[in-house]
Amino acid sequence: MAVNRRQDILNAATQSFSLFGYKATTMDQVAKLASVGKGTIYTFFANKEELFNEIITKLIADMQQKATGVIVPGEKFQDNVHHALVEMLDFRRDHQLMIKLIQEQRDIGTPIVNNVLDKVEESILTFIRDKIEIAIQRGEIKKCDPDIFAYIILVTYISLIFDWEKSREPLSKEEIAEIFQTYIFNGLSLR
Amino acid sequence: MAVNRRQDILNAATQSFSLFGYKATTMDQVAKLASVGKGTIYTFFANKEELFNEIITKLIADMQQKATGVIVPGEKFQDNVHHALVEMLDFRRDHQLMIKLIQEQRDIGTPIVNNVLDKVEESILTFIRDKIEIAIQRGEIKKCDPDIFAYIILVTYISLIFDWEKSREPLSKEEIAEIFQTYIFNGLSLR
DNA sequence: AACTGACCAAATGGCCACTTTGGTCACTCA
DNA sequence: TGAGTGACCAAAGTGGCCATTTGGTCAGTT
Repeated sequence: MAVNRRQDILNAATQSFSLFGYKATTMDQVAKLASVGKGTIYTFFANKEELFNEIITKLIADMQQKATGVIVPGEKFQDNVHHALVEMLDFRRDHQLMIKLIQEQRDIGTPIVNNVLDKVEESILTFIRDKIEIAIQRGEIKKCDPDIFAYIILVTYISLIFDWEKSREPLSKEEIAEIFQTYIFNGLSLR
Repeated sequence: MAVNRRQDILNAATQSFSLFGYKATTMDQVAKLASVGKGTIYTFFANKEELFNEIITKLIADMQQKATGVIVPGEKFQDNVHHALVEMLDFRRDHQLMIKLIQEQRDIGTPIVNNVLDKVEESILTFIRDKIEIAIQRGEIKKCDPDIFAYIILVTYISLIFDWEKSREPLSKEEIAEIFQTYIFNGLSLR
């Protein structure tokens, strides 16, 4: 033991954040879980927020990787974006830490958690924007403002996946893909 | 005086709700403003919530009327929907009572206020859905699910008008109309 | 030199007396 | 005599106080 204390701390913190959220995780708790004196944490991380940020950076990287993993180079832009978005939103919905943070944002509104979730959204937007830019360059879709288009795509996906079902029958992934094809992509495809 | 006590009460309550919100308006307050004994309110309205509901029903009717007012029978479906939506969202943004209620939902989350704002959203959705159904019947746009399409339109408008500018340059009404034309309606128009 | 945990100021949470509020109803008086 | 009233009530909400907890430090140990 005692070789990778830094990683031990990260693991312990991830576990605790996932289980209790940001606010309800105490540095004592993390220290105990990592079998480390509390002071040791502060030799690796300036404060609780930085420890948290490092974990989130890793989480975003994981998410991006998963999304990249379902991109098939030859396939249609629409299908690739759909798969990547479903992958990222599934991640957001199923990942234990993510779930806790979204709960915490809703119930308490911890500012640091808000920031972090904004960062996650921003990273999804960037991902889609890149795909849009590539698709435009390749002539797969009409020229358009990638920022706005990425924003519209994300907002629509989120509302269809998370908000629609608050008062209606949930939609399957296939239905969502079809809806998207019909309502949005049609207008941008070259024919 | 003393001929239209019911209306006096409604006026007083509207004034107070607009000024202080639902929670911070007391029945004593309303009674005093209406120059009426508190008990009298309860001969016309079962309770505070019903008094509130009656006011909101009126407000929704006003909003619908404004929206209907900008509909020009001969004009294109897209333009009519755009004008009606901008009208309703402007109403939502500028109407004193509406402003207070949205604030209250955000800051306190009074359940009754949440319900009422859901009702407002529902009424906007119904309005758009009707226009879509008519447009389909007339062959102005492709066949599609009016519920889903209305939902997508509303969500996109709201996010472009209210959320987009939280971290970016706000968009003008003309820009929004154009964005909508480009990204969404294009796919549904017959050609 | 790496690590620890007792220690500290500041923030938080629990408790409880006190106030406010929606709603009632015995009474007034036109 | 019935429409109108406002003192009254239970219940919910508020505020202030004090004990506890928490992020962060640092003198001391290994």
